[in-house]
Amino acid sequence: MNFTFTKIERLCSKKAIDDLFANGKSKTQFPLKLIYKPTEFESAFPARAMFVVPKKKHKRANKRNAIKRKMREVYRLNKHTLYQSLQTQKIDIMFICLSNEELEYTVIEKSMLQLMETLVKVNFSETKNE
RNA sequence: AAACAGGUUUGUUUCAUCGCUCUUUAUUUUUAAGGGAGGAAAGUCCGGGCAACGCAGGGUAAUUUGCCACUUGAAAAAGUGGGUAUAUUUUUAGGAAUAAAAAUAUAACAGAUAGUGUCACAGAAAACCAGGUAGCCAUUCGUCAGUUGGCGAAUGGUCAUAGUGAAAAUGUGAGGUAAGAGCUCACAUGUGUAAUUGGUAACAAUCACACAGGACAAACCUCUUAUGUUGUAAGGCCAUGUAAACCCUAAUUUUGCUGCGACUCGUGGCAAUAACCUUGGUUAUAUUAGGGAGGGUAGGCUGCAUAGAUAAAUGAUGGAAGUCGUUUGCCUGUUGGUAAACGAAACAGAACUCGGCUUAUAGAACCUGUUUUUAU
RNA sequence: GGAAAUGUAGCAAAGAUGGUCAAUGCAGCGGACUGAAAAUCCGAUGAUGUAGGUUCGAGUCCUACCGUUUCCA
Repeated sequence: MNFTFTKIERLCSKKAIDDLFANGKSKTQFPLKLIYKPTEFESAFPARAMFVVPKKKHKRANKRNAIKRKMREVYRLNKHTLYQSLQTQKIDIMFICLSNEELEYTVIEKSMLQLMETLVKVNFSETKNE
C-alpha cells in the first residue's frame, strides 16, 4: 500500500478548477464541503485532489497553511479505499473548509471519511447507470 | 521579596513511523545522498542593487530634507556627545510675585522683521498706522443751586482703570499732563545689526546703535537639501493566433482571368463593375512605405538565489528530555529543596534581493521605574 | 508581488475654507389617528474607523495602526 501524495495526484490546472466550480456536484459535512466531477485525463492515479481554505474565514496565512496540511495528511492516509472503488473511473475532487475556527486533526478525519463514503456510493451508482 | 509598566537579548532539544519540496547521482518509476522558514518572513513607511524606457544645456512645476559636531554606512538612517526651547520635580534666594541652579522627560528644533492668508463666539478693538453710545479730562450751550459746584446735551482729547477672550500692543518706578500716553528718563525683558571674547560648530557672554514686531508654516509660501520615470505581473526568448484583415496619408500603378517566353519581367487575348456629377472625368478595387484604432492569445522557459515554489514545499502522529504554572506528598536551611500527576509554550509562514523604520509577540534572562509588604 | 483609493447612526447619504448642539431620508422605538391595521402626522434616541500629535479649538491638518475596495498583462 502506498501513502505518497505527489504533485501528479494534485489538481493544478486553472481550467480544470474553473470547470469544477462551475459544473461540479457538492456535498457538505461540517466543517468540510466536498465538490467533485467525473472527468478524463491521463495519469496513473484515478483522482486529482485539492484543498481550499478561504481567506475570508481565516485571515492569517499560517492558520490557513496549518489546516491545509492537516487536510492533506488525512487524505494521504485514507485515499486507498477511494482508489480501489474508483478503478478506471477518473474524477476531480476539492475539499473546502467552512469553519471559522482552527480545527483538530480528529475532527477533519471524521468528516472527511464520511464524505469519502458518500463519494464511493455515488460513483458506483453513476457508473452502473451509464 | 512580590505585583504592574517600559526597554534590551533570546525565540526549546531529540528519537521512531508515515510523508512534502528542491538539487545531485544512478536507474527507469523507483533507490541513495544532501539542502529546506523569521526576528519580525508582516506592514509596504523609506533607501539601494537589478531591469526597461528616457536624457545637449538651463529654467519651471511636483515631491522631498530641516539645531551643531563626531562615528558607522553605498544611501536612507542609526549611535554618542553638545546647544537651544518647553514641561515637571528638588534645592537656594525673596514678604510675595518671581529668579537662579541641578536632575529628569519631551521636541516634524530653518524662517511669522520677504509676501499672502486665517484668528468662530465674546469684546471698543483680533493686528503696521487701531480704539467707543463704559470711564477720565477740557471747551461750549441749557438748566438747578448761588458763586471753585451738580445734572443733561454737543464737540474734542485720552487709553491709565474696569470688562471680553485661548490670545489685548513689553513690565516696574519716577517725571510729565486738563486727563493721559515709551511722551521722556532709569532699571528690567525681548528682537535686529555690527564688533569683541570663548567654542571645531550650533551657541553663549560683553559692549554699541536701532527698535517694541500677537499666534498659526502639521495654511499657502520663502530659504535650504535632494530627486529622470516605471517596477520582477519589470524585462528577455519561444509557442498560439485574427491576418496578405480594417481606417487615414503619401508615392507608384488601370484591374481580374488566361496563353507564350520565362521568372522581382516582357508580350498577346478575353472580360469589366459601382458611386458622383460638370458627360468625360473623378473616386473606390492593386502594390509599397508610414501612421491610427480595435481585436486575438491567457501557455512554457528565463529573470530565480548553496530555502525556493507557481492553486504555491518545509508537515502529521506517538514517545523522551529541558523550561514554566497548578495540585498533592516528603525534606527542613521554611519567600527554600525535591518527587509524582495534570496543564501550558507566544507573535506569526518566505515568493527577485539587501539595509533601515514601524507594528505584533508566551516564557526565560538582564536593566529601569512605580506601588505594596516584610526585615534591619 | 507591486501600486492606488476610501472609511460619517442599523442602511443610504449631504455638508462643513479649522470655529455656533454634524443636516436629511429609510428602518427600529414611543405617541396620535382606526372597531383593527396600512398609509399619514408628531416626538425622542442613535454617528465622524482606532490611537497619538499640531492648534486656543480637529470630522477637516500630520503620523502610526485597523477595516474595505480597486488596478496591473
